[in-house]
Amino acid sequence: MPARAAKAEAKSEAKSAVSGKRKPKTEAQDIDASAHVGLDGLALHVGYAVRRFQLWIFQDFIKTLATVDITPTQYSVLTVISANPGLTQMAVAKRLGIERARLVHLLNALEQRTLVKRAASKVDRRSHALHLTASGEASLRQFKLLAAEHERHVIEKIGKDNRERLLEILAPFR
Amino acid sequence: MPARAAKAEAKSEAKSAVSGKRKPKTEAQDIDASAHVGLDGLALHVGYAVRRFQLWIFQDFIKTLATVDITPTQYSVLTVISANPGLTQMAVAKRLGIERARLVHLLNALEQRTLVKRAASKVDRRSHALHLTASGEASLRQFKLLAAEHERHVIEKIGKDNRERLLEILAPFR
DNA sequence: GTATTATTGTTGCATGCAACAACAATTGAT
DNA sequence: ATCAATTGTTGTTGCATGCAACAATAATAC
Repeated sequence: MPARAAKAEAKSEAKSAVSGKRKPKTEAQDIDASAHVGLDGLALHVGYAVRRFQLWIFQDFIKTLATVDITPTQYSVLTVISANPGLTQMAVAKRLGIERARLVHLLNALEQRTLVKRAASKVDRRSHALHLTASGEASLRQFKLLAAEHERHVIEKIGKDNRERLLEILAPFR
Repeated sequence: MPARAAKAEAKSEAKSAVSGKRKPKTEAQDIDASAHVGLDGLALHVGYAVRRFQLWIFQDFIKTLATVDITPTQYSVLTVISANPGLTQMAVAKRLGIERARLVHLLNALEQRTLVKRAASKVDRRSHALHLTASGEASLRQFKLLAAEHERHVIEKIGKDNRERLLEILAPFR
């Protein structure tokens, strides 16, 4: 609970880059949140823009699918299993770039909700063949409707053609 | 290299979305990692592509700036402070979309490395006016060189004009 | 066939980040 | 003077990642 020391002292008079007017009432010399804060070189970094965009898009996805309690990662796992029944855990992990260990927990949760079933593989007794249950398939159909709604939010935000350009540009990373 | 048992059999022929041929040699029925695994609807979701891209770009950034031990988040904080000396913690947090609490740890680390200094604000004794130290400014100049190198990696990966289109499309999120 | 090596799924741990709530100090308004 | 709002701090929790180990099983070498 130390707040700060009060050794206030005439510092070197912050020569802030942002210009002129701050808050009208207080002639503050520190830059507060309502002031215009420049990004400098940051604005030229793809990584920064992508991070902000990804944050926004994940939040919207989670919000849009909140009623069914499905995260983007869970959705990707369900989709891939449904499209490729009998998939191995390793195969899912590699395809989606998820760690084996992490996938274990994800599948545990999905299996408890009886969306996914781990079946004994006929060809390799080490591995599990993954399938969606009947209710899993049914649920996924509903999830996809909501995911499509989320995708419409994306269109509203960046525009139809920008979205398509984005998909093209990022295709190598899928 | 997995390669697995060879008890070929025309089983129920998993009617996977991916068509016909699996591995040439083994007619396995589970789908292993070397098989072609379809993404189904996932390929049409911007969020998925963005997540994969963001993963790649952050890894490259971290690797490229490994010698100076600076993460993307730290870099963004340093850049913004340098461009707007005297910024408040709240202002930085809001501008970069970082939580106040999270920023505390970030600044602690940066202050211990004597890159950043928390000075007492003259106008509001609750807040800190943030500045880079002299060595902080010098270090940042070096970081920017490395960050530019990282950005060249991005260009190599997606192409010069794609990168520029990306920056345009994602501009609203900066 | 037996011994060795590799892979799969699992568990545990250590780290780091993000979201939340609680709190003290301070400020501005009434 | 009082009171609500703001700022920075702390602590907690949950989640994701990475790493290292392990048992069971499979592939390969001998």
